[in-house]
Amino acid sequence: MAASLDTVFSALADPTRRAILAMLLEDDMAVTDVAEPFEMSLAAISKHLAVLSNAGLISQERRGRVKWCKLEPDALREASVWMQGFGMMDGLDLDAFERFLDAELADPSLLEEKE
Amino acid sequence: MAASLDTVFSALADPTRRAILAMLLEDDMAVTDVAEPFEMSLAAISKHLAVLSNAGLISQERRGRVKWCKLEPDALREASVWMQGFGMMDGLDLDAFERFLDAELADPSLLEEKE
DNA sequence: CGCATATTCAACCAACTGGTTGACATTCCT
DNA sequence: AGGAATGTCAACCAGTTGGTTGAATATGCG
Repeated sequence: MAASLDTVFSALADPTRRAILAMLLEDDMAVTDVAEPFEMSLAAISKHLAVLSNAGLISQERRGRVKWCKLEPDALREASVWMQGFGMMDGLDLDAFERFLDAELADPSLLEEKE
Repeated sequence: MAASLDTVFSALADPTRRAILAMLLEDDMAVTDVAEPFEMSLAAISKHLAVLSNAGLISQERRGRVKWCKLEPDALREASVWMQGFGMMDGLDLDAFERFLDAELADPSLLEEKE
């Protein structure tokens, strides 16, 4: 898991993958369960998970038939630090973070995210 | 500039574009001067700048012959907040989040000096 | 005016992405 | 053993990306 800034940012640049990460924030999940809310094939989700895993953003552990997916938030650290360098967090943006948390926890199905 | 998470993260997922942003951290620059350190055509840099502009990460203002590029760090805000949501969800510890941010900001590696 | 400078546009290309489908390998359950 | 469930693999496809080159468009200068 080299997890360069390239791979991390590009993994994050897809709404399906960000939704998957948000789901894994709640709990570890099996691949099939991850795929369930999405209207695409299991193979497509499997590829998305491979991208996330390659970026180090999740880990996968096979147990019997089932492959469990676990969020690895540490992989966001380097990217986060890079972004902090631009100075926009000077005011400690706790308000925005709190709003984010409320929205995230109240509505875990932010799957309907659209542009 | 709509600047969705998609466009912001995908704009950041390229080392040339991240390098351009870092350069603009120092000062506003003309397109030709942005292109100078890179070993690729001016047209390629022009495209990269269009991507950054479309993501809202820079603004461009034409003055005479010269188009000036200016960093717009606010565009990173939404993405940064999104990322902050990971890693400190256990117990929703806002104090921990604050300490985390302090630590990030104190990290010398991101203070190459600004402005 | 005529030329250099600054930047974009258009066409093209190879490589990558995100999706599909069908076949395949494992593992669990009777 | 047989069958369903869990995932991945391979081939394929359309669309996007990141780069090139050469022409085009302004703009400034003498």
